Amino acid sequence: MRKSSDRNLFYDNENASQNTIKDTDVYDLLLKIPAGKVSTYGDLAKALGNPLASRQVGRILGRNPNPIKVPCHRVVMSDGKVGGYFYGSDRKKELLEKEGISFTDESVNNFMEIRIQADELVI
DNA sequence: GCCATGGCTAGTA
DNA sequence: GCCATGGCTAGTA
Repeated sequence: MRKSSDRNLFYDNENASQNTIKDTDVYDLLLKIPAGKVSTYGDLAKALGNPLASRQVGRILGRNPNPIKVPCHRVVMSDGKVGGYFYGSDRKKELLEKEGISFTDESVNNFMEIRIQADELVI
């Protein structure tokens, strides 16, 4: 649905905003992030053709189907902060640290180096 | 309305 | 910190 604030968009692609994101697409993409790397909610959204839908991606990960098979913990915020996790962000950090990622405070170290961006995720 | 986000702006140090 | 985004969900009628 188009809103009055849409005039603020940089791009004006009629198709972009009617592309709803499917849970299964998100989970498929997650499998492309190897241990030791991270991606962001926005990158996933962008890779799925809906760059503004980062928040939906978060919600989809939130009602996590299968925390064991699906590496939700490898998705962080666009500024390198940990972001949310069903079992709490401390648990999320632990999992990432186990994969070789370190933090200062709530932020991933060497974010630029280990981040997988949207174009690397596109199928 | 809510939300596991994002990005921009003001304004501090 | 503020506000825009977009789709889902709870819960009313």
